[in-house]
Amino acid sequence: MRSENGTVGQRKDRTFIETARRAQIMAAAIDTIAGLGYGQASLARIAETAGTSKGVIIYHFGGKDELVRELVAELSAKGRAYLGPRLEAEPTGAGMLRAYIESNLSFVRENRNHVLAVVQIALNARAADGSPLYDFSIREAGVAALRQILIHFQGTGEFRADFDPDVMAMAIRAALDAVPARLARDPDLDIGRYGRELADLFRAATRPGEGDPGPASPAK
Amino acid sequence: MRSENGTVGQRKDRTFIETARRAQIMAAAIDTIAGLGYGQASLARIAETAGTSKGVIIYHFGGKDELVRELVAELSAKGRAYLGPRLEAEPTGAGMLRAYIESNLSFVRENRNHVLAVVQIALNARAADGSPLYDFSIREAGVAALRQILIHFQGTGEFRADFDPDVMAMAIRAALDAVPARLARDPDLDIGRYGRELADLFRAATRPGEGDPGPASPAK
Amino acid sequence: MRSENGTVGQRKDRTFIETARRAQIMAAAIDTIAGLGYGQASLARIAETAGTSKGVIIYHFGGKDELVRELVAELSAKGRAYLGPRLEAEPTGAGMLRAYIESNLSFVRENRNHVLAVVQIALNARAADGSPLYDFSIREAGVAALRQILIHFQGTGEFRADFDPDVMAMAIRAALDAVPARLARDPDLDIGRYGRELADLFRAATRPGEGDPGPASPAK
Amino acid sequence: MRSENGTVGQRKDRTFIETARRAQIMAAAIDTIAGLGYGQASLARIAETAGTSKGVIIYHFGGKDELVRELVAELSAKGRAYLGPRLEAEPTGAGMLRAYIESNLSFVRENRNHVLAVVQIALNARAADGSPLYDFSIREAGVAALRQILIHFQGTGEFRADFDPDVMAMAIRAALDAVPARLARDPDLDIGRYGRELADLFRAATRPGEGDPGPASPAK
DNA sequence: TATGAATGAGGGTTCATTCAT
DNA sequence: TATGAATGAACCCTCATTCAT
Repeated sequence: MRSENGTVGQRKDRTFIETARRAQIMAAAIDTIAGLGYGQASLARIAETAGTSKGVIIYHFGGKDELVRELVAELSAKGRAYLGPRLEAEPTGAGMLRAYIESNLSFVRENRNHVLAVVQIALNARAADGSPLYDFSIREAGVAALRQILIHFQGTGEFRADFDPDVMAMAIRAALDAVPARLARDPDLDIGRYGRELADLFRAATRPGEGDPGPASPAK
Repeated sequence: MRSENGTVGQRKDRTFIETARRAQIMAAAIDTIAGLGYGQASLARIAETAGTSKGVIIYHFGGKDELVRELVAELSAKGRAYLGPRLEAEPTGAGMLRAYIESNLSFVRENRNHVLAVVQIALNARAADGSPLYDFSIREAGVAALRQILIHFQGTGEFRADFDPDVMAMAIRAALDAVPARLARDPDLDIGRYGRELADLFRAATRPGEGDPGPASPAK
Repeated sequence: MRSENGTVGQRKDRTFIETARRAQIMAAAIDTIAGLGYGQASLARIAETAGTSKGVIIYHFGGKDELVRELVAELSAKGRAYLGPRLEAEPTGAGMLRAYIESNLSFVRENRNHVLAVVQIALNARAADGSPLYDFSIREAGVAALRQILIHFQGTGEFRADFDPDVMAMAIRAALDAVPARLARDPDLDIGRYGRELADLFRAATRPGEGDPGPASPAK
Repeated sequence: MRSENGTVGQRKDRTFIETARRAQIMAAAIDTIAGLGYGQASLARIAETAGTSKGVIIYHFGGKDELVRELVAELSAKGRAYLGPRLEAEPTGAGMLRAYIESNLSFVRENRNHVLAVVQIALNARAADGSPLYDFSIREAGVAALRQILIHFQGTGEFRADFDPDVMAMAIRAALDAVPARLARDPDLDIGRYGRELADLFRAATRPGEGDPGPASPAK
């Protein structure tokens, strides 16, 4: 009776009780992975956190891989739903950039463990042959959207034209992605302030300036 | 006879053959961890890559933990030896920032797998209770040095005074740390250019500017 | 689902099949330890005796330590249940002493392998640091009870007052504890007769006598 | 170049240095086995205590079994040399019994760790098929001599005739054998006093008495 | 719908011993 | 005479999964 699609919406015919069970297990999985790391998050430990047995998890999800996939898919959907409107509301490039950064961080704040868990998964989950399972798909989506924004407003002249949108997008994403880990070991981090600082930082980095970005690097 | 200190210098009297074996095993471990991820890098697989058996690894290192510790310590030492002189050679803040970024990246290029492996280790190695083993120590050192530089040149006025050196240091580190993973899935990445772009980016972000960093974020 | 208490009573709700499996495994463990000694009694060998696999044992007991603990606890409980009533039924000191000795031995006869196994465990099971695990707890209980009896009837005058109850208790315990090993290599030993002889022996040793217990030992 | 006889005397052509090495290793083995138990006393740990490597031990003794055999043989020889004269000096049965007990215990006091180690060995060392290696040989010798004494003086009438010399010998041996373990966990035990008490005890048990050894045991 | 029971591969580690030097 | 290097079996244990109920 496993789920046969990776989406999150309760497609298919799910009993009320089944939906509840799945949510309970996913919550336990999130907490376990976020707290102990992907490598330590065995089905047994997740089951223990959930107050059930391994069998139940496999019954509901068909296997560990499927459970993990749902965790990722759900967060991804939540993220899109959260970020989309906030971006579309912004008319200017600067506003959009700031919205992107700050919304991402407030999303992290509001979904701390889930984000932590998915980061763990993205970094560690591997196919049998050792190739990463999620690394691409997840992040690439975010980076691509971001790059589009950058390119667009480089075109309008609102951003300086002489930065590589690829590199800039990557730097922004990297700064955002580093936050969950930081948050994990410093739970009192003021994310609001942090986001504002980061937005300022990248605003300064993208604003059309007086030209020379500093000393040229020596030819390598 | 296992090593009893985490340092890298060839303390103790090591046989020629032992030194060779250790190097061979460490190389195999680096390739295995970099290629398959920390979770998949069992002693058996490392031994297979090295063309030996688990027993030999344990004989020379005393255990997996020690092998991993040595991997980390060696890279850390190599990194300090590489970066130190390159930073000290720079008199200006802008030069130092650029040197920091570009040296880091060329170090990554020259030690790709080793860096990848240690990143894997830092992200995944956990104590029995689930707490990270290396996360702090490794990165913190780099971030702290960077922050000192930023603070210093904020004081001299070469950098703008209105950014948080903590956040800036974190953003720079994050951008650098993201490179190994990117390099892993795109081996042809032009790191020289990438470094120059990144240095430009953060030069722009730190240069004293005309003030307003853009639209204020709405009060949250 | 492993047991979480060291007690013997069938706390927790155990399935019928689980109870049976546990009994089967414990029986196999008893025979293996009694036959081969604690050091040779690996999980693999116990499993082989039981006709299962190591995994099953770990599933039911959670680990070797727990299995061993259970073996000890069960025998201890059986022993108390066996000895208690037999002692309380005796009004006189001499009767109690005889009952103690003979009951102990008939208990040994009826639980030969189990006793042998627990003796092996008590002598050999060590914590990681080399300190004994059970030596104290098990034997001390028996010795303490015995000493109380001796002291009591020294008070009533039924036993001679000039022996050290500590030493006497230890000697009696030692004589009893030596029997299982003897029984192991001479299965036809007549334990009934043996017990009667031993009881006579210690009756003679405790009976108020004509005074001088023989030549004094030369001053050391 | 291993030793080819189980005796202790430095038969064969042993270099001075070899003799010294052997003694050093045996001392380390004694301390290790006495301290940690036979099961925990691996060659590695013994070598560590001795300040050498496993290879040296195997070189000098040919293997662990041989080392253990020497430990046993040496103690056995020392014991015979110690006890023999002390027994022969005694003309009376009572004196001999007392000498046997007290000499045994003072021997234990003077060779505490060695005795402890050999007890460990006797209880644990097993052949490949699980059968004990030393249990018989060691103890039997002592018990047999003791039984001879008992029988002899039953004949002369100095001991009561109505005890089973087998059982009595076993009880005495058991009381003596229990001392090392007791000594291990209570190093301040006053062995002199203990021996005198024990000798008194068994003197009382062997002295011709007024007949009835107490209440007869109920027919089983 | 859920659980308890079992499985088998693989994990890291310890061990006594062999071998070349 | 001694050691360092290596080996391979055995150790206890964890894991995701299957199966019968």
